[in-house]
Amino acid sequence: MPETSAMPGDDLDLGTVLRALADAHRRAVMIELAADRTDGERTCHSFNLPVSKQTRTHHFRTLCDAGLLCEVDYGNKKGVRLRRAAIDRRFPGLLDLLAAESSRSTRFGQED
Amino acid sequence: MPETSAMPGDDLDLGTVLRALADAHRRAVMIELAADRTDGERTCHSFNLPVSKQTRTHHFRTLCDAGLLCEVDYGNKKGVRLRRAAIDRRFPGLLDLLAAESSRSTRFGQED
DNA sequence: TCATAGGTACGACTTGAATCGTACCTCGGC
DNA sequence: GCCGAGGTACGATTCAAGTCGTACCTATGA
Repeated sequence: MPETSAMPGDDLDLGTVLRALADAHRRAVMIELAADRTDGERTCHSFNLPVSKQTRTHHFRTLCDAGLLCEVDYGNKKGVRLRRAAIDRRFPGLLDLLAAESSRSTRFGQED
Repeated sequence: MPETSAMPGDDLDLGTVLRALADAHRRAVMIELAADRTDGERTCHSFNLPVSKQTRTHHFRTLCDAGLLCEVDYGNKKGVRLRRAAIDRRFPGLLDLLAAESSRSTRFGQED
């Protein structure tokens, strides 16, 4: 259509993103990344998810497919990084919601 | 804990809300309600969902259980209303995201 | 060169959730 | 009083999604 110059985040689909965030493990990853303003690169292993390696791979795959993370393959390691700018542009406030959950769970000691 | 005076929206849980919004039919209802600033009361039937009556009941039940809607039982009809104030207080920006999707889908002719 | 650890694909199993038919309830309109 | 329509509970079926074991790949460190 008339809008031909794609902007970062245009690839993000609300339904896909919400389905990705509906899972507690993936949401925990996004909450942690949203709360960390340094936006550094991290490995899947560094998130300490209480699931098997294969399940962890599945969840990071889902987050990447939803366009929430970008990834770099190092062979025996994968660097993942939050696509903060793209997400903020497409869904303003979404990462703030997630980040707020981080301080909220440290206050109440839980995240569903 | 120390915070004993509950505020509107305190009952809203992010995980439950995101799971409710992960479904396309429920999301369509919420997008329509978020975009309508009059916040009037509506019946389940008025949303014209392309599913059976029983499935429709299921979806509205899920939205209500997630705390996104409040409802009034009229016997042969149910009035539902968006809990805008509670949602805005607990998840600032969430309803704006949904409302933006309404104008976006009229521009691009689709919502996944 | 070998061991280790991060990561992945595939397939199978389990669980969660969406679907709707059947049967019923309730209220408003006629 | 009857009819029609909105709505619901229950149970069964189907489909989506989460889980992980097996077997493998790859890079790094010793």
